[in-house]
Amino acid sequence: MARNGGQIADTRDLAARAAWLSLVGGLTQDQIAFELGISRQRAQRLVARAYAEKLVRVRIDHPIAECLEREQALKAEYGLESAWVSPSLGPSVDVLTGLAPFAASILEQVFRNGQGQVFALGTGRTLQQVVESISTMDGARHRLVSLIGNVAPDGSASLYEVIVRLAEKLAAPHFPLSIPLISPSLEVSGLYRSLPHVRKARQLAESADLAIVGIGQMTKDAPLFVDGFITEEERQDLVAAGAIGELSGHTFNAKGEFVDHPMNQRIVGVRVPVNDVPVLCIGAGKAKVAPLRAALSGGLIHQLITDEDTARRLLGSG
Amino acid sequence: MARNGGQIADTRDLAARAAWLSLVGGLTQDQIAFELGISRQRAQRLVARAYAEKLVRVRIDHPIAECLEREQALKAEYGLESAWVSPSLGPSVDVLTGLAPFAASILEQVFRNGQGQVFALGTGRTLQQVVESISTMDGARHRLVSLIGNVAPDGSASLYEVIVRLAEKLAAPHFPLSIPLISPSLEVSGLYRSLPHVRKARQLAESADLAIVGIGQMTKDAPLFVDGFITEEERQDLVAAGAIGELSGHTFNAKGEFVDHPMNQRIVGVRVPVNDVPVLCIGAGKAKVAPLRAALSGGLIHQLITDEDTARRLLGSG
DNA sequence: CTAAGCGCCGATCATTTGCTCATGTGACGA
DNA sequence: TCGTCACATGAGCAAATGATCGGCGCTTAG
Repeated sequence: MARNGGQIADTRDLAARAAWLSLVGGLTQDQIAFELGISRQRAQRLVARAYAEKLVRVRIDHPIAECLEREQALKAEYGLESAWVSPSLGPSVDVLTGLAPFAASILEQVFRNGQGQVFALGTGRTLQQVVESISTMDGARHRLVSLIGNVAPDGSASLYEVIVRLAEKLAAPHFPLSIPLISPSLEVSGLYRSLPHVRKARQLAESADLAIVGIGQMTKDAPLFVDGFITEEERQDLVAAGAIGELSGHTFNAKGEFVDHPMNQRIVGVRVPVNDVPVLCIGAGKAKVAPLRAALSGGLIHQLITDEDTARRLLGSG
Repeated sequence: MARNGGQIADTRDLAARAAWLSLVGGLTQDQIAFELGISRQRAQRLVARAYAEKLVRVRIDHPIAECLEREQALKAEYGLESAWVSPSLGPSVDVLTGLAPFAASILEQVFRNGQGQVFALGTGRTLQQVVESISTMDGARHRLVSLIGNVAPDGSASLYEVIVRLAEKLAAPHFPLSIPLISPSLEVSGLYRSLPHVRKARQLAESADLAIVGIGQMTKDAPLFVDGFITEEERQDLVAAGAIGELSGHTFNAKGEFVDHPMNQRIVGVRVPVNDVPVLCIGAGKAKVAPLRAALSGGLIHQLITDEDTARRLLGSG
């Protein structure tokens, strides 16, 4: 007999159940189909869906020696507080496929251990993916604050609503900055900064317990340009001024010094590092090597999550 | 080219890496083989080994409605503090296959949250498997104490060294009871109880923050009998006296009252429940239904981890 | 009421995976 | 030195899996 006792309402339930049978029970899809009283194809699709919807969390419970070595080397070479290196997945796969769940589990630890802290968040595709990989958990004792505006020049909210998604996952109070990332002029920038809620958010961010940011390159595929925050001319202008990378929009040169360019004054968000807030940067990939090296050299970041490949390059001709 | 940069020392490292590529990266075994510069078969074996050695932890991140309902029902019907119900895996699979990792993740939570507590532990195949499924984590602030002796009548230590394994995983100080589970006579039992380290362990156990136990049936396949702690005659004698189940060797009847039998006095360990120590019982399977129902009715246990099937039976003709 | 659109379903088939067996290799003891 | 034993390796094959395709029913717009 099929063991399906009564109809199961939700298909997500069914997917979770199929995944449980498959992964924990080690049943074949035929057996799962029989247990649940469905066809094999349906069982297959349910398991696939469980993966797609990230109902299934996998974790490898063994530190790989080579990665540990690179963590030590990174800490030593750049004077980092902490470094985490995930195994690389090879060139055929997007770096974030591996980095995101890896970083997510580290952040989960951070959120779990902290006793009511303030986390200041950047944005970007990397952070977006990382946050997506974080499990829902109780983090209501923490507070989340944006480091940076999220409104694009066209007035739309940015694609990467990192802080909101994370706040959902943690059920934590959050303080987003619904203002432009880059304001049209210095005066407008000052105006924004004088708004009460902006001032409050900035104060909170400036006294956070940890800032969590991605990092951007300034080459042709610069996130700032691709997402429309700056024009190609502006990008070239910044590069001409020495810009090699950016943290939350603030561009810096190869020595890790923020470039002296009006663009950097027009950013409404908080520039890190600020005060004594430690900066945790998540980033990997060939394009991020140069910006990371610069930021590391300049002491702009204090903790790093990256992958093996990137770590190798950072250590290579250092 | 194969991307294997230099020989990787340990095969466990390699296994973890292969599992990472397979699960996180979604690579096929052929691709993994290529990445690591090994044959497809070797890649396959590495992934399999990673599973076998429990390097891979999977978790289903979705509460299944039906299980939640049964948890509520169990709490209501038996006045439990907490109940957790894992999805069943069907009759073809050992119940512990599903129950052990499920219970393990709950216990991990308990150990993670507690701020330096004392946990009193029973033994048995169930707890053994559960502990085996727990990840290594920092639990050095906790203390672990045995509820029960672990020496079999033939003088060998029991197969199920639950407390030692758990202490390894948590790096926690532990107080095992290296004494017989059941002593030959009342006098000897008293003698054992008077030993200083036994007294200390018993005191610790009696003031623990949580007792974690399995449950045994008294039918022909009774763990106590199968593992050689009692003879078949003794078992029958206990059954004749009404025994239907046991917690850490202490037998009780269908009402959940400890039976009045000399055997129960000869046990050197601590009988739970004791003082106000809450008792968390882990058990599932057809054979455990009757003992569980009795223990629940008699208020011997206050928290329960079981599976859907068992929950259904416990609620069925209650 | 009809018909187009959409999504779910099952069948079929190529790919991937895991098992078995035969062979190779290195360690240990006679 | 040789035998043998345990264990790792690779080849081949059967089973399991996942993708594609046509069909069916439901919804919705005309």
